Amino acid sequence: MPELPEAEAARRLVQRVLVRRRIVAAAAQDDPIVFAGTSARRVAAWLRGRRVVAARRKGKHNWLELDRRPWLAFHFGMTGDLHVYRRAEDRPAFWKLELVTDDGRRVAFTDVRRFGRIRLLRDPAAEPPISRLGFDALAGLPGAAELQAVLRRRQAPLKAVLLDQAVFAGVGNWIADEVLYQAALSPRRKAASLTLAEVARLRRTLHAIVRRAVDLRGDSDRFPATWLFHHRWGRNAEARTARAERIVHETIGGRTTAWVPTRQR
DNA sequence: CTCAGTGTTCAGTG
DNA sequence: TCACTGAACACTGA
Repeated sequence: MPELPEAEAARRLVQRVLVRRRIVAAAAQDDPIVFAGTSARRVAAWLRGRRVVAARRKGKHNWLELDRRPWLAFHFGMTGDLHVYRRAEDRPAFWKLELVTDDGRRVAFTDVRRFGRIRLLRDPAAEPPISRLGFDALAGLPGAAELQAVLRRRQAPLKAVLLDQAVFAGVGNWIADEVLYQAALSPRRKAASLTLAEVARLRRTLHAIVRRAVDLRGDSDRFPATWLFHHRWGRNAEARTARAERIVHETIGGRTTAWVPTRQR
């Protein structure tokens, strides 16, 4: 479940369970795709004995500061997740990495589809992929004027630019659609065409949606009933918003986009 | 059997 | 070089 709200929920979980703890054991499942640029063996060996100093996040990326470098960085891809438990026999299916703390907790990274990544990096914030990220959608959005200056250079559809992690770090497919719906902007608009007032509306709406979703710990069942989120799934022609507006599904910016042409201009 | 999917990267094109 | 588009990646479930 990985957009910014889930990544932030994971950061808080790690903050609570791992920070200030020592890792007394680590196991990793061999997987050359998920363990990018390293290996399961090397990661497990490195983590054993380390103390966790801090839990950081930017966009959809998380990393752990350790008492020695390199540090541990991870990304959830499409299906990555974290699990916390106490008993070894509760180790979840599709686990890639499991840490055991000095107070007996176990934390596992799982990933069914293997688009997630686990890396060892000397300085995660200063190295790709994290160094390539743009404004964090929760904590780093600039003012409307600066944002407009960035968007002015982009001829792509607004939907595609919202998904560009080098501009809006942490925005994924449903957040992009939700923002465009609530800000009443068409996903097809060229990003460069937005007026300052429209950029201000986009910015304010994005921030409000991300903050609300983070406050709800990414628990989508509790998202406000007025959100497009509850009605956008499945490309069915009958789909309507809570206000009974017709929802259409089209591929824009290379992704399925749910939007309401009668409302979004 | 086919297709879509809460993500990212890379090759090809202009 | 840059911006943009579409395919590819791996796997599950409808």
